[in-house]
Amino acid sequence: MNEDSKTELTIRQHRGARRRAKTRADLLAAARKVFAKKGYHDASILDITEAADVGVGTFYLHFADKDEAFNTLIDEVFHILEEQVITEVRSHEAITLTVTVHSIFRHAYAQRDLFSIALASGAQVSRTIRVEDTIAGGLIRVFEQVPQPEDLQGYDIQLLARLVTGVIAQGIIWWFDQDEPGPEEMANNVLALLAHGLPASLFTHNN
Amino acid sequence: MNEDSKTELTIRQHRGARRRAKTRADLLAAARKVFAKKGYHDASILDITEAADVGVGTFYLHFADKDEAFNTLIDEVFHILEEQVITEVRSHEAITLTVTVHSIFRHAYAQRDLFSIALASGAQVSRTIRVEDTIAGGLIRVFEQVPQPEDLQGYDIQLLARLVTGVIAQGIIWWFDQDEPGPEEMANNVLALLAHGLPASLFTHNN
Amino acid sequence: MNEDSKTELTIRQHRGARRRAKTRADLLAAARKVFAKKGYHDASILDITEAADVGVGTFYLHFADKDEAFNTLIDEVFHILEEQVITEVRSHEAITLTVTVHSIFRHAYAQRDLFSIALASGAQVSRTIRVEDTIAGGLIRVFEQVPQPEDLQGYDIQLLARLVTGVIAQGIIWWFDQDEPGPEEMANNVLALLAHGLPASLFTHNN
Amino acid sequence: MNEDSKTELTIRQHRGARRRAKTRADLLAAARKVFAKKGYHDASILDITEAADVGVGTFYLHFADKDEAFNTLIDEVFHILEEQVITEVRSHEAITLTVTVHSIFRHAYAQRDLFSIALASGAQVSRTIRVEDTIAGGLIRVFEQVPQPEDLQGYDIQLLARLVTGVIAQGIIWWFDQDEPGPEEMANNVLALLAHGLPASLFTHNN
DNA sequence: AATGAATGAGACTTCATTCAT
DNA sequence: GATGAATGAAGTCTCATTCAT
Repeated sequence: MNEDSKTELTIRQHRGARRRAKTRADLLAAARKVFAKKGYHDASILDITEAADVGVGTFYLHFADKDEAFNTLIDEVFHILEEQVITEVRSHEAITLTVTVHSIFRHAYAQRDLFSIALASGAQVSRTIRVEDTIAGGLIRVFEQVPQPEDLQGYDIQLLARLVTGVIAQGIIWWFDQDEPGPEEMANNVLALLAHGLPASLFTHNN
Repeated sequence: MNEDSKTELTIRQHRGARRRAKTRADLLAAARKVFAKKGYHDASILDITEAADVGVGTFYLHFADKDEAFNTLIDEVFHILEEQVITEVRSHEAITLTVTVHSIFRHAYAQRDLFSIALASGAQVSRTIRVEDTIAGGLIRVFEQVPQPEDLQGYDIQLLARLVTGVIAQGIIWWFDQDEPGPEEMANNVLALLAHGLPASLFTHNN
Repeated sequence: MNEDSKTELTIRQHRGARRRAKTRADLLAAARKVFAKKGYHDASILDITEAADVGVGTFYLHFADKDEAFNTLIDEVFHILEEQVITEVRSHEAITLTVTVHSIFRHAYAQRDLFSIALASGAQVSRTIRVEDTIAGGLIRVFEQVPQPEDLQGYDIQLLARLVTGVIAQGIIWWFDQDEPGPEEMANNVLALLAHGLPASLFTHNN
Repeated sequence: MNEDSKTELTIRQHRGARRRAKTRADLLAAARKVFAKKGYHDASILDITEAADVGVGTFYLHFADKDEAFNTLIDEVFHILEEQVITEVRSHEAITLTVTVHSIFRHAYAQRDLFSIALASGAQVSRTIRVEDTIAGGLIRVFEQVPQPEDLQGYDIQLLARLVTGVIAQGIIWWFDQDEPGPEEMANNVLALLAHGLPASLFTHNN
């Protein structure tokens, strides 16, 4: 084998790899569209491959099954969320809930098609790392860096993180049906609730 | 037809009706077990009828399809929840969140198999009144009876109810995997969060 | 057993027998209505028993299965047809096709709901004596009584009877969709065709 | 993509298409056999796919349901019949019933398995263009070209065509059970009846 | 690597028939 | 004799997955 053919081989492999990557990206984009439109269960492989304009068989060259495609999609979006939130939070002097929550909603809003489907279908998909776990995990990290740890004494951190996750998730699910309010206002609503709680009069007698 | 045969007929009908009611109850109990174990989508009619120890066809004598059985189940539990919560809340001098939340968790804990499945599968079932809607609706009623309405000025009541629902739902979903803490402690955790919010230090700089 | 109870028994049996006969008649009337409306295959036992306002099980006290009910219905109508045609034909001086065909159409028109369904579904029902057989049989009897048997020499009587049956059957099927023309005119049309055939010019060149 | 791979692609497509076409043809042949043997209603999809030696699902790759397969079959045969009869009739100097009837029987005999089933099951299949309609339509066209239209005055052409169709159909149904007589003799029998009618003595008194 | 025809397990649903009351 | 709840065989149809090309 001479230099030339080696080079050619490399190029050919590159071409193949590029093409492969392109097909995979097409499939993921199509999957996202289809999942968002039909929900996890009603989306068929055929729906996805048709949307991606590839043959049915091609799907299986890239994903083992529907679960894997879905999880890949979710993971991808989540890694981006994590990275972005981490970057954004680091650019501030301190990791605060305020910054974190704003960052989460900003990102989630941009990707609300996938997020709402992930939150709605999560429990249906066997192997999925539940979306809530990721959010809860991020919150726990914030909680652990609280300047006065004694403030959280008496709280079950795990449970607390979950409950807060519930508020955030519900905010995202809200966008399932409507686009208003936008991410900043949504974050403000959530933060107001989380910071001060509800009016005391809701908890006590009224006479 | 004489009196005797009339009586006999009545008894006969009663017997038939009783048998029918029993079968229906068996089916609902089986459906509940199966849905809780497999989730809505992976539960098949055959799973349910086998668990109920009746023939496949019998299912269709009582329900039009899987959806109807699921909805019946959910509706049933929800009507009981609503009634119970309303009764319990009324027995107190005032409708407060404290009482409401305790009542919800107490009931939901007792029925946690169904509740977690309802919260997890809700979006999958076409006609279902989403569980969250019911909870949010109840909360709105509480909000509207707040003694000082000015306390809630500036809040979007609908959204607020949803966010609070998120906390409560997440508390119930927590029981999907574990039984601890029990309903009273769970309610206390949730109420603490809702009453005072999180420590201020989580929202501010730490220098 | 004394005379009285014997008498009572007889009466009771009579009552039972009468009731039984009534139920059976109800079922047959219902079956006729349902078959006419839905056709043989789409008619279900439940359809019939509901129309007859009896329990499903009752059907099986009177008929072995759907086939038997259908055949009974057909047979009944046919025996009446046969009897009526025979009586009517006998009242004339000679058995002629003219009289026979008129008689058939008159009777078939009165029962056209059943006849059309019998002619349309006949082949679907396994054991059915095909309606056409009955008609053809009647025709053969007429043919055999022809005053100058030599007139029919060279004909395959069986086949001929069948072909003529085809014309008659088609006349009855015509009433499947419409009620016009009535039986007498229909008979005249058929007889015209059978008596003289079609215009010769249809069979020959036209130059 | 270079010339070579284009060619290859073409071949590949051709291969796939050829396989597909073969499977479809197998299915139609099997359907024909099964329908002829069991009748429309008693033929199941499984019967057909087993006869065609393909998987159940394959059936649905080619036909939406049983109806569509049946109609396809009927349509196919009918188009061939129509074309063939038209061609054959045109090759003669004039369109006469003689030629038409011979042509119909010749073709119907060759396809008698399908024809008898089509004539027997026609009314059972929802969307089917009833076979009789096609025959009657053809006859009407012949009638309309009769050289002396006054010959048909006083006839209801529609009804007449139907009645004649009845004769022809009955001739074809005759072959349901037996193969004799062949098409030419059958046509002669039918034409004899249609040309001259039955002996006058059948219609009149015998003294 | 891509294709798409074929596969068949499995889910749903209907309905003739039985049988305890 | 009448009833109707229950049965389950049998049929329809879908769709994830395979594999020859």
